Amino acid sequence: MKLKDLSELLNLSPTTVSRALNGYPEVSEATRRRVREAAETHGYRPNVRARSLATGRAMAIGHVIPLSSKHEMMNPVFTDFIAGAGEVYAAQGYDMLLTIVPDELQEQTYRDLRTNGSIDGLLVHSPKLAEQRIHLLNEIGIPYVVHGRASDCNEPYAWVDMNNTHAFRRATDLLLDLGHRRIALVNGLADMDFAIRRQAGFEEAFAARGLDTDPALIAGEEMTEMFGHEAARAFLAQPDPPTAFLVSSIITALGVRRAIGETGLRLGRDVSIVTHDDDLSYLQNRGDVPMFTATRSSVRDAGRHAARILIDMVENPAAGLRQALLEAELILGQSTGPRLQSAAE
Amino acid sequence: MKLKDLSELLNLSPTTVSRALNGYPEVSEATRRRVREAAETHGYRPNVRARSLATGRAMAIGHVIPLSSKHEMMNPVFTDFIAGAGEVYAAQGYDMLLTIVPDELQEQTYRDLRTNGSIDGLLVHSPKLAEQRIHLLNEIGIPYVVHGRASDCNEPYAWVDMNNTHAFRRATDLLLDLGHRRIALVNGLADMDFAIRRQAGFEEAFAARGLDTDPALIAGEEMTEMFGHEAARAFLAQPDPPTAFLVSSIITALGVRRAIGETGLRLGRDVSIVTHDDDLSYLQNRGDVPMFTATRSSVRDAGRHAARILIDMVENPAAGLRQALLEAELILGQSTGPRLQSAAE
DNA sequence: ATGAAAGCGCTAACAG
DNA sequence: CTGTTAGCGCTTTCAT
Repeated sequence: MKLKDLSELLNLSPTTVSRALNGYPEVSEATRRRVREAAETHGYRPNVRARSLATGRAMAIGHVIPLSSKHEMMNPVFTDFIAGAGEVYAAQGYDMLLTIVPDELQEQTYRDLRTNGSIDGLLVHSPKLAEQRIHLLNEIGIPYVVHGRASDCNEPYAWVDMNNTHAFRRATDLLLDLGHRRIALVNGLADMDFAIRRQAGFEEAFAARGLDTDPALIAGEEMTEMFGHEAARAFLAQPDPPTAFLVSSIITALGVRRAIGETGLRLGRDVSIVTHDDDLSYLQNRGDVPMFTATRSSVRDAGRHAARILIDMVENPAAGLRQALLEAELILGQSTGPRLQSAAE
Repeated sequence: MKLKDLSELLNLSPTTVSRALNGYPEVSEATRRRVREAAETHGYRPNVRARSLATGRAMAIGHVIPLSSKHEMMNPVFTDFIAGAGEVYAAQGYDMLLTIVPDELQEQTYRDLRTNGSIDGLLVHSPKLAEQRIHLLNEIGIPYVVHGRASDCNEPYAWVDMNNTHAFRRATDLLLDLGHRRIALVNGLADMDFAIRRQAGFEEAFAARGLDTDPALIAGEEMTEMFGHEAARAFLAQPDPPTAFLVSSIITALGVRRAIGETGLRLGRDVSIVTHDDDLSYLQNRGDVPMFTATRSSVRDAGRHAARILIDMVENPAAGLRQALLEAELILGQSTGPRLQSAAE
């Protein structure tokens, strides 16, 4: 069932049917209803490809996942973020195009997606500290939102991120308040932006009390269980082992817990863990002027927000960056709860 | 840069350029080379939408994720599977369309994707035991592959799955061999196909030794950390607590470990855990006759295989189901290693 | 071996 | 308010 069929069925021109279905005002309400009903009963679905060829809009948003290393993707945050975004896309009639790209093909991929005509906008995941992609995307001139940030970048860009620094500042404060002094930081890869911010928060907390962090208690790697295990084992084998762990990912935390178990130490008594993962606030930004904050929203919410911002940018290209940046208050203490109890002991 | 521009640049007709670029034999090698070079230097990319409108093929595969519950998506397996599939799609020139659908919109979504013209094939995730989707898809007549299985279904369908039953049979045997008798099973949701198969394997192992499983030591829920924590706490509080846990997911295992820690028990000494997740063999099936086995392949491999099978089905509709089913030998002992060490202790 | 022309299904001027 | 006429960028007969 295509537009033409439907129009013949109704003794109308394809144009009128199209207009009726797409809510153009110049159609009489009577015909509109007639058309709508016919479309409904015959299960007419417009062909997206044809439509986007005609309109020049793809009605699709691309999500690009860089595949530098195998385990990156296991990041549970990524998948919830996508779920939230997907929800919004579905509601707004957009498709979600997922592209997995090895690092070396990044540039080509972005360019292609654009000239291809397969997407209207882009969501960029896993930014590194030194992020070349932002410059590239600005040059290409395609609307995009970054999930995370690229601190080194001085060009303006839209992002949605959690307050990593603040979160880890608070988490570290928590452990310091509990009397811990030997705190190990089990972090993500050192060139990832979020990892750098988290470490900054960690160090900030120490510095604020005139204390020093011990570089021998800081590790950063791809956040696998294995890494958590090895890092924790190594830390615990040191002459002056940590009494607490601050861990960047739930997956890594699993390894840390295993290591603690193997040592015969009792979790929550001999040693504490604070796991950070998705239970932190997300912030939104489109530039410099306050737009809104989303405290206590989940990663999924962040995905929703990012999608909405992006669609807005796509549909109102004139507006450009709406210029908004605001750091949310982070309430770590109101975190998922159970995850923190072992530390609160 | 579009086809017409390129053709004018070369003093050729769009037709010839198209043929040259798409490898049609009737083009002279000389012009083909000339065209290829020009396309290369001018960075010409064919417009996918226009092409698929002309050819009737979408050059896209849809992945549909049912969103019955919030945490489902956190399944790390899903994301690695998608990464593998995405790799193959990219190599074969296919786009990957991700759709997140609430349960109640499933049917409509599948139908739409088809009549829409936005996809050529479908990958179905998270099958339940009683899976209505398979019947629907067979009726619609769109090529698809199921990630997982639907045991209740007696219609033929293509799937890629791990040998859940066998895996848990082996894992349980391992714990029984170590002398454990009070083994708790912390499983996924009871209506998920994989969870049912895993429990079957678990019970099989007990039955083979003339032992009974204790229903009071079996729990099945959405695989969150919280659930693992609560289930394990409850089990450990029983008069005759388990000495070992068999856990269906790495996330859930995190909660189980936390519970064990809180109890003051020492992991690997007082109590053991076997975590099952992605380190199991995957099988492929397209019907009834052996095709191949992939022992020890990762989830990512499974994604790759599924994608290849699907593309094959899409591109050779005549072939239909290639009729292949074979249970792979599962070698749990060769598993990722570290994850099993705490149990082997 | 190359080109002209028609058309994929839809939307968007431009009439009326 | 409705219809006519052109495309959108590509592929594909059918000629030559």
